[in-house]
Amino acid sequence: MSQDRPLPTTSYALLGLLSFGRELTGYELKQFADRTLRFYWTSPAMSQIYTELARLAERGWVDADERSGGERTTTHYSISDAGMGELRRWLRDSTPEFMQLKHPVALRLLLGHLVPPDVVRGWLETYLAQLDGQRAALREVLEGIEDDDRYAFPAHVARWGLAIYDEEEATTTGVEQALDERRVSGRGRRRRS
Amino acid sequence: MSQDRPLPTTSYALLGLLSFGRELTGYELKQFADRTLRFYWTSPAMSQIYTELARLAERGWVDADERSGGERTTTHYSISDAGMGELRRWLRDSTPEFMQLKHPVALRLLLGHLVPPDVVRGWLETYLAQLDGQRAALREVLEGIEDDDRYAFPAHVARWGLAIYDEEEATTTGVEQALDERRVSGRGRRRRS
DNA sequence: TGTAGCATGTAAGCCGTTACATGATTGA
DNA sequence: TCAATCATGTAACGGCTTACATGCTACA
Repeated sequence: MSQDRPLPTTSYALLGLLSFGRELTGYELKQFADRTLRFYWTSPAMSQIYTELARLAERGWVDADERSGGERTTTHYSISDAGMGELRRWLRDSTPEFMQLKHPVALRLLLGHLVPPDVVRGWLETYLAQLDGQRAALREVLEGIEDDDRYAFPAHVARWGLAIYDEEEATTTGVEQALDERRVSGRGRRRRS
Repeated sequence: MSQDRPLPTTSYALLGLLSFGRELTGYELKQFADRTLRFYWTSPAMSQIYTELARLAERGWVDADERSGGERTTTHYSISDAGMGELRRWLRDSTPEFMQLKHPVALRLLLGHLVPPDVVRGWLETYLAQLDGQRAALREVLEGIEDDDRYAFPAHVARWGLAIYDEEEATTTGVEQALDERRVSGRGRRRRS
């Protein structure tokens, strides 16, 4: 049954969300992912969620409970015992790759010399604002779970995310300051010290 | 000419590397990306590099210089004036998205309660080791450029990366310690304080 | 009454990877 | 002479997104 090509990490991420025990619709799972996964992985598109759930169901790792509540049919998914086993197996056996960062601002900063300083400053300012928004969202998540020992691990992860945001803010403002100083001091130099 | 579907960020990243002025083969560009892009974006696969270069050449943003050095033909690519213009335009006009993190260790940590503590500790230890390796590589890059004012922006980016690695190390060891303390103190609690 | 949110999917297609294929050059 | 590195590509295909399509429910 079912070819044993290993599933991508995203499948396990979703299975992991279901492992917290609630029965969820695809729609609810997406919301869950938006509040959690998106900070350190990705929150897959809706269409991807449904595809993933179908695949997990096919392997027997989630149970699909179709409910015809009146006219409409909604499907609630819950992790199965086999799914819990598979998740545990994956956690033990797979070796986590190194963190992978896609940092559009850092990428552009690399080429900062090609644009006027104000453009660079604009990137950094926008980034700081985004950072505030993301941090607020993540802090809210943390506040919802940090007193509950059942969510001790998720709380660690949330704090981890906040630490990254703090560092990002510090670094960004640091770069801004360096840029300001550079403007004041001489320009034409080729090598310093 | 050429449909104006905007190119993906990766194309501009490669164009950006070429903007530093050297004439590069696809092979050399890959090495360059491995030393730079990989820390805050991605270093595309070789095949992707060649595909990208072909596409950039098609649009006239890079010039391809085919050299038949004896038997073999190697192609050296350099950014064109049009390419420089397009790169500047992109830097000004595109709005950078928010940083995107794929953090396999954080993802697994979320599910730490499903595996024995030693497995979690293993993830963290391995991560710390990887971190050391990455940091050493990045520091080497920084040391190669930090005295040269032409690379002031790249140096900022490298320092940014190092700041992230420092934060990651601190956070990781912090989680390790929290895990140790948790082991000593009581387990069965549901809510604390 | 109409709009926002709930809920589910299919289709097309891009991005990027791995696998495969080929061959020259250089140094041990 | 053999292996590693230089160098260039093609093919297949997986992952994931956007666009499209559909319809219910609750609320203002």
